[in-house]
Amino acid sequence: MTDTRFKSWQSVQEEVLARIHSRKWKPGDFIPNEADLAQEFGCARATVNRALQNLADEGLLDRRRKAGTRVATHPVRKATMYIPIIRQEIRDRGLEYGYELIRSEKVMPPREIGKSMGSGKRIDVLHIVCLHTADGRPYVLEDRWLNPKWVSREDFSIFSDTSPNEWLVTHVPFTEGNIVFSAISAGKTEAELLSCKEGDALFVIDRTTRDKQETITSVRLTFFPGYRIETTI
Amino acid sequence: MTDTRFKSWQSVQEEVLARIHSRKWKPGDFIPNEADLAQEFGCARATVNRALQNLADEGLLDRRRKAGTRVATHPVRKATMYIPIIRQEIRDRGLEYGYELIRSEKVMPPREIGKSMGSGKRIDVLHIVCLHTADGRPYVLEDRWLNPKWVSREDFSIFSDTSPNEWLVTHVPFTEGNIVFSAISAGKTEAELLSCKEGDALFVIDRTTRDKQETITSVRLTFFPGYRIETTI
DNA sequence: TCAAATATTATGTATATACATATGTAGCAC
DNA sequence: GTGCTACATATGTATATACATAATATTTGA
Repeated sequence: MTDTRFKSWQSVQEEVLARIHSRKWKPGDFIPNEADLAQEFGCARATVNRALQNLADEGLLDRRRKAGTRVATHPVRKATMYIPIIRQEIRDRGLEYGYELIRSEKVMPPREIGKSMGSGKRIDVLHIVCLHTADGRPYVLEDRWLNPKWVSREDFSIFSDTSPNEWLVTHVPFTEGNIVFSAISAGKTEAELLSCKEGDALFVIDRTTRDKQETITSVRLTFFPGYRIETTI
Repeated sequence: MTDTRFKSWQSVQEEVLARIHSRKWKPGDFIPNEADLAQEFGCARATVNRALQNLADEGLLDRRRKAGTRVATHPVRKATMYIPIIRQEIRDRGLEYGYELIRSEKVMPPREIGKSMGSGKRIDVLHIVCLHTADGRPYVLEDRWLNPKWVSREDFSIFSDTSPNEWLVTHVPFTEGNIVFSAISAGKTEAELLSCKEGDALFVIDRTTRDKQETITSVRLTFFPGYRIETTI
């Protein structure tokens, strides 16, 4: 088999994938080691390494030093979701993007949000509620809390015509954060702002951005009924 | 700065991240090219390349040949979600996993599902409805359609005590697929099976697994009210 | 002036080599 | 058999070198 030549790590990856799909290598099976594969494919071990490491990253292979490489038994564990940049997502659908500021205030936040923003004690926090529309119809409701340490009062005023998200990405450093997907039932407020019925099921993304434990911003995006987020694996 | 030595691609990556966080390199900025960074860090270009490529994979850098590397303006575009392996997820929460087969039949599927399974014409398809429970309480409702080309009648019978998912991952090859997250309002059936109220908002994962255009299996997972799926970025 | 051809350049990748690191296995002592 | 140690081995990574590729920049030619 040494005659079959694989010149790139991509082609090696394809061949490995093909063998998994054809069940020549079944879930749970050990596959040959890198050195052997390199010889079989007629390429350097580094090339095989790149291919296998990439497949392992994607969750299709399990690799351990000394033990070897095996086909993952639960291959569909990871899914990379592309969190929408709202303006762009709406434009991509061929609709006209609109932005509407609904509320902008500096108030005492809910306990859990305040806790991670002040240095222990609760302080007033910038609060923005705005609506993104597609062809004039409500698309997503953005409810955001901003740590005043990161956003000054004068900056705050610009949100009358700029989405806080767009401003943030270019003005605030980022470190870690987390994202939560869930479903909620539309309350009175959501129903009114999103022009839907009370009790409608709404898809929600909660995102928190932190810089060393301290929350920079916390946002809830509540989408119109029927919204779905998709990915291909 | 050549004296500061970075021995591993991870340490290079950390340093690059630090510079992004500290806003030394701001979103949209070009960063020095690999060769220069390699010299500054006192390592090989390949090492820098590995670090930068990894950051680009994660969406923090934008790279283009000849043009160079710049800090991404919209860093939080990707989120890798770990699709739960139900049995495991329940166990991880310290609860006891339970499985209950609710329905198992061979019937004409809904139009869109049937279309991608038969070779053009609509055929009978295996249909399974089952419930996964945590400490006896409904956790997720699994509604699955299986292409009979991949699952024979005798295999079918095993689902009385084995989740189709567990069986599938070790017996069926996989190629591509897609995953959709959405929210639905509990209908009469869901309310009954998940022991919740009609109209409750439920988080839903729809997953389709294909082998070259042809659908192998299509599943809808409907979770108990309040379920959330989280990831850290 | 503008478009086509060409040069330049940053990233992308392949290679051989060397060594690091984790970890399974075997051998040993008790 | 149990537990410790030493060893073997597969993956992980760093390096220098070389060339590929894509895309910008520059020069050339009409």
